[in-house]
Amino acid sequence: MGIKERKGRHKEDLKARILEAAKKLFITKGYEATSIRKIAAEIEFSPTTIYLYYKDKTDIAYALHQEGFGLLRERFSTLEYVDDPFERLKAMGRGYIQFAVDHPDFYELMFIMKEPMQYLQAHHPEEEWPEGERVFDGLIQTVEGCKARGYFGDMNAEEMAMLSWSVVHGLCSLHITSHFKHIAEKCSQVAIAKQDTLLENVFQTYLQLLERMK
Amino acid sequence: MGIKERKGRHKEDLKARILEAAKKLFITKGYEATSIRKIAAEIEFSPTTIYLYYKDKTDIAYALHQEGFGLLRERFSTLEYVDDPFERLKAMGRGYIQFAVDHPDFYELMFIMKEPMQYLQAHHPEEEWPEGERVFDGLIQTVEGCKARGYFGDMNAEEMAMLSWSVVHGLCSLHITSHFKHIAEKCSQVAIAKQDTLLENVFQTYLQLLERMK
DNA sequence: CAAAGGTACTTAACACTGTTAATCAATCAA
DNA sequence: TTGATTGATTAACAGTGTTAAGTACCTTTG
Repeated sequence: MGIKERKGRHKEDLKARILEAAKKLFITKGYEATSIRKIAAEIEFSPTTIYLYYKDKTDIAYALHQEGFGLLRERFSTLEYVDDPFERLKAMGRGYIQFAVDHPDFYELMFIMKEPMQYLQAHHPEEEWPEGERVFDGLIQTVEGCKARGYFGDMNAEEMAMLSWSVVHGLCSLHITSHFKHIAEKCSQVAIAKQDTLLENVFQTYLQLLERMK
Repeated sequence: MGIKERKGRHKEDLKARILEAAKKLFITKGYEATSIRKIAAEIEFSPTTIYLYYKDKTDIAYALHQEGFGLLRERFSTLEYVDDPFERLKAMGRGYIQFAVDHPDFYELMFIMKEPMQYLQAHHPEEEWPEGERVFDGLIQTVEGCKARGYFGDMNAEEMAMLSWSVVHGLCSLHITSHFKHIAEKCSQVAIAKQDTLLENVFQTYLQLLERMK
């Protein structure tokens, strides 16, 4: 049955090419400008062909969302070799923030937009967002490592992990939606540094709180 | 010149009616389903009439965004009578979270979506987001009140305010986009409480960090 | 070999969207 | 009574996601 395999591979091929075209448009022009028709034009197929490989647009959004998590895990992968859990926690936070700054479009798709999660809920209700869980599990383990070394007292590790995620996500989210920009300009006196280092500064403020929990 | 006044009032009247119709659709059906044509149908006018009163759709989005800030300030207004600044800070956080839970659509328009800020940047570059500044100024003052009473040591008040905002916004944002829901189900063992109190619990974890800074 | 069936893809169409140009009717000032 | 201004409308453009129907082509079967 070699033919079936070839066909299957060909099918996968086109599916991959669709995603590649979608990613290209998405990165260069943003999500808004990434329409089904433009993706189809990019690979020189009819728009309706897309629907033979992806259920709807949210399906493509979720696929791109997964691509983004691939990039994020890549950044985090090397951090597994950092022995000191608190150092690792700090590095994870900085890596997360840097990822959001480097790939704002991906970040939006992964953590701000509703589409991908809507797809997940609508078409795979049994699966529990494997991409997110995988990264978050790493965070929990790191927090538990910190606790084992005497940090954070008797605090709940999962809640501590959620708090840390909320801090960096809040920072990245307000940065990307340009909410920070509009209030930073006003109140930036001598104390607050430039826009560039604002995220890092506020994150350090958080780290100072954590360090006093040792 | 009584006629001109009447005309002006009439103009304001229709502008207000458009916004009211937009708000009604927005609250009941969400932002996606709130189209120019549906707003027009609601007030029984032609779709193009909208453009005589609002520049484009982001203009309407910003007007709704302002409405939302009116609601938020309403919640915060009574807190000005709380003398103890740390108690006020805690109450502001809880009020902010409760606002996001009660009015998720408004919250999205105010702090998650890009449209309103885009409108601000495009059509009023000189103004620096007065709604946001007004609320944020209140937060800074509260943090400075805390510092005056010996909290937060020598930490920068503005950065501390930004951190606090990031924490609650991160929580609310991840809650509304249903990111939290998908990871909470998995990891919720005995320790982590129900979905309902998750935001409050993580916020309390943050407060515990703050309290140790006294 | 020819008929039948399935696969991969396309064309045409539906029901929308935001937005603009041109137009019409009514009211105002000269 | 003209003429200009104002307020609202119709028609249209250029796009969107999505579905139903149709067309080639290739494989399998009689």
